[in-house]
Amino acid sequence: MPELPEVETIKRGLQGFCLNKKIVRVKSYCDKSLIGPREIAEGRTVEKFRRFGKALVVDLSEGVSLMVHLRMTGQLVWVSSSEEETQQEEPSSISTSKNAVSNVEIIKNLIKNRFAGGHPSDNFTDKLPNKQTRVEIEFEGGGKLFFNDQRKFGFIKILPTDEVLQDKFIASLAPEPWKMEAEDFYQRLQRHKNSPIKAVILDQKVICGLGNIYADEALFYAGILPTRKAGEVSKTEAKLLLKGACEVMEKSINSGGSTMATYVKADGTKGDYLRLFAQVFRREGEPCNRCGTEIIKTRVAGRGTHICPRCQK
DNA sequence: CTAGGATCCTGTCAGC
DNA sequence: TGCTGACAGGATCCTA
Repeated sequence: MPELPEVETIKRGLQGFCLNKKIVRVKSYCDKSLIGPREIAEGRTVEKFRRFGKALVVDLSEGVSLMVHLRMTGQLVWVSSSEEETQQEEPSSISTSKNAVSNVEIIKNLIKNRFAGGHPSDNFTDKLPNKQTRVEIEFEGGGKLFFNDQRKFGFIKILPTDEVLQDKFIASLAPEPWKMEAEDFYQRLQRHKNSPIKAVILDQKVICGLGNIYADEALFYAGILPTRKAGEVSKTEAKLLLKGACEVMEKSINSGGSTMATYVKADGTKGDYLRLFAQVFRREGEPCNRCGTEIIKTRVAGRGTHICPRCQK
């Protein structure tokens, strides 16, 4: 799920909460979610955050690093120590009007003491750890960082800092769109000329950062049908597509991660930033904002795909 | 090397 | 109600 803008938003948010804090304990609830020896992270201090595409790297003191990949359903939730003293009630019935007011207060308090990012779900306001908690990192002073992941595709890997760049995923990543020349991008597309353009731009070795949302949004921006063969995308179109990738992701980062969470509105119901942002993603059946034609959902490269059949050629 | 499909895992939802 | 299959904001592995 979480694509580059969400990971960037998490990076920025977590920096504010746990930079210079000391890890006292790393607890694993699921063997496959925590890779590497947890002991070498305990007692180390958080010194720096780095992001490589959709991967987040937390550098600790004495040459140890954590590499986090959220994959489809991962999320990171920081819970500050002040919440632990006050957190008692669970906001379980926010949809019932009777309790709406008090529950809004509870949720507001929770949010004040939390920072959450990644796959949006109720876990953001749930009591933690919960059933989906895979790793729990406790800091000196009581703050905690929870790694939750429904499908267990994501992971936290503990490794020496000097081995981060040799990690297979990180080593093979292509540049981010804003660091790539249009000509280079075009040449990369040509290397996969018989694949649908959408499949190619989802390949992190071709261009990094895009996932299913921003791929659809960038293709809409450039007016390109996702089913087109990459080899048949012209230089001009490639340039526009690269620009679209930059625009949609930058816009998302600047608004705090368009897909960050469901947020709680004043009436206790939930809103979704994605809906304010997306032109096509999950808008099937709704009119295109540009031409009014109905957005349709199809399947391309094994992924749900949203297009405006009129704006995209 | 590329291309396409299966696969990892849990949860939810539509359809019967 | 219970069952079944499809699908899900990702990436890798296997096969041809």
